Amino acid sequence: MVEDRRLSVLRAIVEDYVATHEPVGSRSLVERHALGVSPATIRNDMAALEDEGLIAQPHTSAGRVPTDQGYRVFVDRLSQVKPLSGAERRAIGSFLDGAVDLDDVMQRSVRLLSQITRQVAMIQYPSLTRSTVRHIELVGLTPSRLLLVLIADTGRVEQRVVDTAVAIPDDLLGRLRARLLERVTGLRLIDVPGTVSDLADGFAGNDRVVAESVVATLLETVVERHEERVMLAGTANLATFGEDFHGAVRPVLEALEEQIVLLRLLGESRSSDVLTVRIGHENQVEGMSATSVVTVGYSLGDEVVAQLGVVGPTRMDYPGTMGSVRAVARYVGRILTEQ
Amino acid sequence: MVEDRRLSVLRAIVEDYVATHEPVGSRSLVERHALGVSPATIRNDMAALEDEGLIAQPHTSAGRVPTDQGYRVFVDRLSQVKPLSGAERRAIGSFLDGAVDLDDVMQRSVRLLSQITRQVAMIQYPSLTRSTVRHIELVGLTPSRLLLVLIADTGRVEQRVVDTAVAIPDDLLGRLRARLLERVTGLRLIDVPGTVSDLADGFAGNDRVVAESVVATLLETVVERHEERVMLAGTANLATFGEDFHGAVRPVLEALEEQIVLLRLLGESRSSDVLTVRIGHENQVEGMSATSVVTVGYSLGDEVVAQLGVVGPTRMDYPGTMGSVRAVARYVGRILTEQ
DNA sequence: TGCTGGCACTCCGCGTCGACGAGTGCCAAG
DNA sequence: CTTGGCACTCGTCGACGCGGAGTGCCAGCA
Repeated sequence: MVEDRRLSVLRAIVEDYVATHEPVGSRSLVERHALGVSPATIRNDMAALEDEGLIAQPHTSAGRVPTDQGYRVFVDRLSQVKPLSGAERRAIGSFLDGAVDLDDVMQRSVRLLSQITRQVAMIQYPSLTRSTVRHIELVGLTPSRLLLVLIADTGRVEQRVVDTAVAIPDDLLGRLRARLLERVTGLRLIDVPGTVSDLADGFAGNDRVVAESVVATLLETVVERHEERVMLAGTANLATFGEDFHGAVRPVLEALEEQIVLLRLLGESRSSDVLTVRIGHENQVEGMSATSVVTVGYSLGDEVVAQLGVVGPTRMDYPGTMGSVRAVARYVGRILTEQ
Repeated sequence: MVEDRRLSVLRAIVEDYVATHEPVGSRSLVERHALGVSPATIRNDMAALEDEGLIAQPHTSAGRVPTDQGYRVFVDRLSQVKPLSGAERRAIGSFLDGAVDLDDVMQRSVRLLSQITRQVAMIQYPSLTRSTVRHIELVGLTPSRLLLVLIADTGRVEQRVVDTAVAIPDDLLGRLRARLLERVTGLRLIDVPGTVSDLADGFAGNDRVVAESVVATLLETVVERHEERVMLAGTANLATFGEDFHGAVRPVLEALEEQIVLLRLLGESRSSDVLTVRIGHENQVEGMSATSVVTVGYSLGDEVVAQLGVVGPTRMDYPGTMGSVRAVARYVGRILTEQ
């Protein structure tokens, strides 16, 4: 009973603080929320919440501010994901329709997400390892160099230059392509290494040298490049909530320029389509201790192929952000699946 | 003679202001530079420079600050492009070597440029229209959809999904590809439209429908996508010199998220490899009146294929920046040409 | 004609001071 | 367990004053 009210107080503090960006005091709390008790009572509750580490005072005789832990409790127990309005839904649909290729889908989605959340949005390209090979193409460039193009069923296209040490016979490319296609078409990329590693065995002499180079590059493409690509949008929004983290926009911008960091932000909960919220220090990235990250997987068919999400200040509208992220993920999944 | 000294004073003001970020007064000027005259004389010169609109005072009884026009004169008449140090040269070389494909070259270059200039760097992908067709590939996706892949000699790869209204006969793709290749291989992209527009005439019935779709998409790819892609790096540096434009980082970040704006910043002086400096209001982009842009074309062989450059505060080290931009452009050209 | 030193003036930046207000913690009473 | 009252703490804000940097102007000098 008393316990319940305390949590209501915490919820009220989070909501007010998110709305006003100012430490919230006991008086204004009872004014804005129908708590049915006096400020003095609230003060007692606040003292208890502070003992539990859920809220804190910036300085004596200031109002209270939620801590990372406070937000955690809020997200886990006190809030519900806020569904989008009809208008927002329609906006998503019309914005995402008409994308011409995968790049376009990714770009539109991430822009859209940054616009509706007014935060920094990020989207990971569909994982290569989880998709299947649709086609492989070999194109001669110079006598001893060729281009390997790999097309996945997600629409993703990867290309790599192969530098063979020897001259490439005219008819070899066709034969090699045919052999490759025969073996890997329709195969999941994750299974490609085991299948093609001995492919060069079928060739001899110079042919074999070339085949080995091609196979090696193919393996590199599949393995190394892995889940590499992430697209960002809305970094301008950082400037807006820049005041929140005492003007320390720089480390955040720096972190966001590192693909590896982005992948860490997105990636930990890979392969699950559960909405994940990482608050403040919970994401172990230097310089981002004042930011929260909301991510969710999106699916092609019924398999999760990658993640998307947003980065914002810990002081963000969690229910709304979670709703937007989830909604966009569903739309992206639908569009990819249809395509 | 007197005129000469005035310009020296302007140069000194620009140099000091760039170094200190503070309005510079007559006294400190004579202390830091061997001008051979007294502060009072400098004051007269400063008054004259102010009348000419080359410098200004933030408020009465403050030092002077260069105006956009002042920087203009400095760049045009008072400064020399500063060559890089040996160490910097070597850094460029080792940083850019080992790039595996065009994306990689672009990314490494733009990162490098942002690091050595400590500003925001941008690089435009080699223009499609200026390059030639190396290969075209058609890959069936579903019965009525196919993927068109276009590979240019710059290493650039463009792909587009083609949705034909009708089922695609099995053997058609091969025939179509052969016909396309026969006509356009080695052709400059700018000449492709005139050459393939009647290609569908050679087909009949459903084949013709498919061929028309493919040709239409090819033309779109060549024409519409034009010079579309620009890559950015170093936006984190915006935060550092954010204080310069009174904390108005946001409009700059916003502008930089728009490809169209980037192309305008890079593009005006297209096709020339002359180093271009646009100062403050000279670049007609909203929100970027406190920034300067330094750009130069880079070449594949002996033809300029695209531009690269940096965006920074008007108060930047022009000679150094110009040197870095030019040096990176040369290296990029060399690498692309070798490849 | 141009350079120089001197001088009065302006104005920003900074530190101090005091009033004000918001908010707290504690206590005694209901 | 709740409540009103009360003393206390601090941060914010405007006023004030001072010092310093810089200017413009003027008269004298080469």
